[in-house]
Amino acid sequence: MSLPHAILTALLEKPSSGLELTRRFDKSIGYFWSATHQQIYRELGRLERAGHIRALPCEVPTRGQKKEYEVLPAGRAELTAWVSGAEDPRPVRDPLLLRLRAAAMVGAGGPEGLGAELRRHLELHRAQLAEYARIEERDFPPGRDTGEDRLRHLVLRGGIGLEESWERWLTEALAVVEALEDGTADGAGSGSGG
Amino acid sequence: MSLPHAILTALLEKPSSGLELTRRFDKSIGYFWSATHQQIYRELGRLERAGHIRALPCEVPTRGQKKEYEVLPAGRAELTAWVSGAEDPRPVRDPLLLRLRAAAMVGAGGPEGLGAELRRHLELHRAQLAEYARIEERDFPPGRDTGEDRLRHLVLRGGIGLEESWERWLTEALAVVEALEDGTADGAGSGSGG
DNA sequence: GGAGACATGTAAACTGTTACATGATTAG
DNA sequence: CTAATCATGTAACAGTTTACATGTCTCC
Repeated sequence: MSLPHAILTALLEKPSSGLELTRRFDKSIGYFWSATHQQIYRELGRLERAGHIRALPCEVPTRGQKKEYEVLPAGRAELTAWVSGAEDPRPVRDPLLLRLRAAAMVGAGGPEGLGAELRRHLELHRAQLAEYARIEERDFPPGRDTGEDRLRHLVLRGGIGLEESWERWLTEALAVVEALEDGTADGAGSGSGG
Repeated sequence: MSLPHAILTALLEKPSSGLELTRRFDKSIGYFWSATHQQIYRELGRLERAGHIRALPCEVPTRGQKKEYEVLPAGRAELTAWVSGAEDPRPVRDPLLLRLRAAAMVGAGGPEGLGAELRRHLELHRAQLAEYARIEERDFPPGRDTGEDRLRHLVLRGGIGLEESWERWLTEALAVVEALEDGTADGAGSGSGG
């Protein structure tokens, strides 16, 4: 149940309308907890009914009209409680690792598609890493971290660590898969030329 | 849509009943795609209706009776297609990173609970890492990887890489958070003694 | 006043989680 | 024959995703 807390955090950082939140969930806080606009609107409704946030007063009817939300004391209390509590890490659930394991069963060295897919993922993770580097340079220049900045920087460092881990692993994986595709490990000997 | 493919892979590795699959999803393949027994039974039903797997013949009525499944050619074809296709990596969605970001908003240096929670997570990730090391030593002794073994080893290396990344980051995070709790960055000055 | 972007919202399908129900087998 | 365990399954709900519907504002 992290989405409502992600929204409370985002609204504390800056009161926003639903669409503004959606935009911010496409970057920034969304790098660590993604959400679509439908999830966000539904959750805004729940949070408002629960008395955790309120829409800034506005007389006109609501449809198609911009609606700004801010966090109420109850919402801040809820967020504080969540931060102080305990919550186990989620088990890993990664489709790419799973697909590699499937590839081991249905024909290891076979399709060059696998190598291409790994290269594609490597590019994507490198792009994300570049984005993080840009943000780190912009928001956390050396020697200026203070208080809560230090925590936000830490969060970013976490994202960077994960992306670097993928970059290392994909590089290693590409080497292995290319060796398999090239050498045709099981001796089936499809031509290496084409 | 990875769960059916995870099940197909597991059944190719070894035909199993629902409960046996459930056990295997608590380790092994489940380290990369976890699932509960209800998800598994539901998905087994769907896969059977789709003609991707079949229950080994057995005359007695089904309730409470062990039921072994095996993959049919259509199922293997489906799995091969999935392996060959493209699928973007999932965006990161991590509650701990999110909570740290929330902590930056609702009171950074405050509760010592945060440090304790980070230590707890560090322990959990170290335990998982130890488990992976055990498996690597048992299943992939140096110099014996061949063909599909090399791919399965790669999957394990991926899990190890991620856990190591968490271990590094949590160590760094603990240092920062303990400095904040100790120095009480915002000057609120709760006693450092306890 | 029509096109397109902005903004909020509803509906349905799918996935994941928790609780419980039922039948079979085995040990005492 | 009772209790415990193994095994399969149903039901209900919460969370996620995708597609679509509706209303407003701006520019031409």
